[in-house]
Amino acid sequence: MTQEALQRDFYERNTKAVARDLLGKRLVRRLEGEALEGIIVETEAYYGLRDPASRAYSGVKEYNRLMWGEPGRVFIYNVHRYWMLNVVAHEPGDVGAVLIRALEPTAGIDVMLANRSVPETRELTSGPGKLTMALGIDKRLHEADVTEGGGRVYIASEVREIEVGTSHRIGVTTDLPEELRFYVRGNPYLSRRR
DNA sequence: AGGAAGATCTACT
DNA sequence: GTAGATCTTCCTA
Repeated sequence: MTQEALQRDFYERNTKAVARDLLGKRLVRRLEGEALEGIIVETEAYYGLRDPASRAYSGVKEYNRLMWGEPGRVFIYNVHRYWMLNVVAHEPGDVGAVLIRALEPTAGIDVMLANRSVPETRELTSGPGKLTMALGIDKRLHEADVTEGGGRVYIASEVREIEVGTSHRIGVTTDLPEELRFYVRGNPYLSRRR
């Protein structure tokens, strides 16, 4: 079993490349001594001032300043009544973050079921708001470092054969011309099938 | 201080 | 497929 967390240099690359490469990796959330885990199966890349759909589009604010900061940090923000889990990722001097949109649960499923009011494992983490609820993730994890294995959240490498699909980002009002959503083809835990 | 927007989810038809 | 719930943050006054 690969226990080591992906290191800083993994996140210090073009946001789009990091979003694609996070597919198939294992997200680990430590909560009250228990490890809740899932394979990342859907992500989206968000840039800075050139991306109208990005939280960084209108400039630095207190809540979004981490998008300018150190890659590998957790960036949390709110939509409706849900928390969105992002990992800061960009080349040196750039701005950007990757939204984790869906997971395939692999450990701690009983706890996840208790955190959600749905009976279907399929519905547990198949959306950005759903997965933060299932994993007990909220604003308190803002700024956490995912490169620290054994921390409250980290991401570990994993050996898994996957086929990557792309599409436009979901739910954004003004998208960029390029496709910035990445997903594992055929995976049952996606927020959308394609 | 108040209103509006939003990278959503659930339930219902 | 569509409506409504609901909460954090921002913008204007």
